[in-house]
Amino acid sequence: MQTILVIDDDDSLRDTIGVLLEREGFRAILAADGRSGLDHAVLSKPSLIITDLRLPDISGLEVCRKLRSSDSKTPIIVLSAAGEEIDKVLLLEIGADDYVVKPFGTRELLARIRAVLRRSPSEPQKTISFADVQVDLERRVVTKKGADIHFTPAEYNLLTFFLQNPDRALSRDMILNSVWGYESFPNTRTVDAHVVKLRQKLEADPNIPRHFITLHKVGYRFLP
Amino acid sequence: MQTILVIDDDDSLRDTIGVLLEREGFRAILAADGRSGLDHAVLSKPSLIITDLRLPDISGLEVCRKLRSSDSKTPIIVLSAAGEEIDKVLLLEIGADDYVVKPFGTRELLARIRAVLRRSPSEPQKTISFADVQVDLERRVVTKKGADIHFTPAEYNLLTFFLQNPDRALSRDMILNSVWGYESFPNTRTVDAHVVKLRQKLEADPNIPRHFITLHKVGYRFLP
DNA sequence: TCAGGCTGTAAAAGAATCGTAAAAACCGGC
DNA sequence: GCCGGTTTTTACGATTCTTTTACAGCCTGA
Repeated sequence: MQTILVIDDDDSLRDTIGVLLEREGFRAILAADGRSGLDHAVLSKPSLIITDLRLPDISGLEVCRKLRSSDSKTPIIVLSAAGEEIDKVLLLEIGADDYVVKPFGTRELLARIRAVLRRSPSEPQKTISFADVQVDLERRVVTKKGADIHFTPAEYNLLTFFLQNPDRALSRDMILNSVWGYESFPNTRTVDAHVVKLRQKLEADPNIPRHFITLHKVGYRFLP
Repeated sequence: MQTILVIDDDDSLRDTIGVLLEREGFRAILAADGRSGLDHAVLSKPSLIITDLRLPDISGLEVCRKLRSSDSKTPIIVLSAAGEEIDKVLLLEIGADDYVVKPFGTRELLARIRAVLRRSPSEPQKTISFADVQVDLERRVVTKKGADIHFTPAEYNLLTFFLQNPDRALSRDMILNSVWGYESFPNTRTVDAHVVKLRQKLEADPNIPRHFITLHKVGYRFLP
């Protein structure tokens, strides 16, 4: 099922679009302002974002720009009020894929949505991300705030294992078996040593880990 | 994959079109002025050239003229600012295939691109290139800075495999299966030996490879 | 609170992989 | 069978990665 994020401060319009989308088989996530919209965009990885141009905090254009700085693919449809000047070049520059002028009919909006989604076929997941970190599985590259960070194979494998098992209590033995395999038998401290590396490379403050959490006497848990 | 060359001195517009094109599955090559645009046109053999009319060094018209004097086929789309006088006859004479007036929307530009490419049926890709290297798939010839370089069959096959899978983590097994086939079983060091050859022949400094990157304990990655 | 085990961490020791040239094996044509 | 060119294997130093170790600090339960 495809997820669509709707950012609009007009409560009734937002809810209406939400209902419409769910009726059409999409999962709708609704946000009333740019900031929470961006948060949802990062967390929920929608297949499409629909945003109003005029938002209470930061403008729709700014939302697009911020999005594009971290993720260049998710298609965006911009909504604009009838009288509003639309700078098409600006829209192009920030990477909007289409725009719809209010008021619009549900059929029109749906048609635009389908057209945009058709153009950017949802590929099998090739990247995983959390916070400001992105892991490109195909290129085997990890970026934080857009900057490449080098990971050794063991670190990389451990990282992807955590990413694929978020929010679960993972014992050291479980981790060793899954990441190192059944054939090798390093002692469990090896896991700790590598978790340290992950924290150093990815945590804002490695002394106060917020993503790679220690479970005393158990193991670790990864929180996105 | 089709390559499109974009020549425009407006950095943000150029980059934006680049991102747009890549999102749509094209390979984008960007140039900020006419001279480097012409260079890229010759080196990279794009399927389409999009050029601004007003460029810092030589005008877009001049770019078209020069292009047409050596190569009569590559379609050209000309961009022009809103106020600019456009001599349509001149454009036609010079051999531009279409023109788009700024500001324009992504849909419009893409539609024009697709229309032009449809009209000039893109032959199956006959050359691939990166940096100062060109590979003529039809003649099975590799040139660097215009000079022929001899490649043995195995080297050539490995090279084209890399070229067709740019920017991906490729394990030695994957490479062996794709390039050598499932029937032969050379040991994986064979791949390394051949990568060395590619580096010696193609890298500016084989000691500091910039295109054929080692992924320790994994394999290699080719960066154009 | 305190002891004893648990974890964080840097640094040393150990292991594996890679780059590379050179040797060996292979192969088709003469 | 010999020859030139090509491919594959081998060997070894250089490099990089992994694991262990050691010690300090932390947590927990008695």
